Amino acid sequence: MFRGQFVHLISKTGRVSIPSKFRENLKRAHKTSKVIITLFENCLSCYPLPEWEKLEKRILKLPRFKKNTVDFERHLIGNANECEIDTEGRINIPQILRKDLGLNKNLIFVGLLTRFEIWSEKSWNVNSKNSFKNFQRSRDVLDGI
Amino acid sequence: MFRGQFVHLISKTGRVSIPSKFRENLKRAHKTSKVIITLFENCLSCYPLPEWEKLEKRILKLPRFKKNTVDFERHLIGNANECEIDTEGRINIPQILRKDLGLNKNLIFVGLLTRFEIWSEKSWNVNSKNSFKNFQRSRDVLDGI
DNA sequence: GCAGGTTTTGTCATATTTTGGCATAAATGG
DNA sequence: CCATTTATGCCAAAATATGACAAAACCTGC
Repeated sequence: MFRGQFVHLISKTGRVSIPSKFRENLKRAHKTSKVIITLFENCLSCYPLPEWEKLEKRILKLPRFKKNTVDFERHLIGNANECEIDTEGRINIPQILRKDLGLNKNLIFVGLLTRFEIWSEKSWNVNSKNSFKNFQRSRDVLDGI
Repeated sequence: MFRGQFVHLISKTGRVSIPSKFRENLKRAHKTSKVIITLFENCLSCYPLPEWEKLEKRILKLPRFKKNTVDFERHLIGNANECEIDTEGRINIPQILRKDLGLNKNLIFVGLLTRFEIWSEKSWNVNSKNSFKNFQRSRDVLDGI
């Protein structure tokens, strides 16, 4: 499982190293060194390739001509990039995605069990305040299950 | 069960030893030397790995694209770190958590049955006054069970 | 209060992880 | 087809985490 929060520096050329704990999990639990990164809300959402493929299968079951489906696909699939992790444990984040999110210095990696997210430090700080409020509200959701 | 209160010193590198009574309980009752520590209110909440994994299974059942779920995960999972207890009985507390909570000298370990908490001495002193007041007010919660 | 063991802390050496730099390869655009 | 940009591979420095050992502090039973 992906867990925890890590701050890594992105280079001028767009390379950034994946936290070693995430790499280990990719290898151990997912048997892959490939991740799909795509745009989601204000951050990059990253899936181990096999997990992503499961998601694609589920998406293919959606009604294919519905406006919502198409819009969803344009966003999620249309921004999806396959990245191979290099020998130093780094990936290259495509320029378009970097520009869209303003990724240029400190990036925050956030583990979310089956996937992880990459944020610019700035928008993470803004967003985490809000998500903390939602966390407070949904704490007791779990008591029900 | 984890019980009681212990003061331990954290090193410059972020290592601190787990109270031996807690270690013993981890081994005896949970058969593990791994704990998950995560951010919770103003302290670190620590779970024996098997207990934590039960919680994760419940979280995985939530609708995973829903805003509330994502926010909840960002906070709870996003701050969760797996720590292995070393041969001297110590763990390393990740820098990011140390910084968030200002952990740098005396840490207070507080046993809470199935989990335990780690506080900076300072915020413990502030907080325990408040929670004592709350305790006074809610003593009769127990009368119902 | 003292001797014995256990627990906690400090220090140093080693391994791992992250970052930076540079040279080469590939892609892009005119 | 060439020039310019962008991506990749490789090596090494810096930062960080881990392991091993030993000193200090502490319980505990006598």
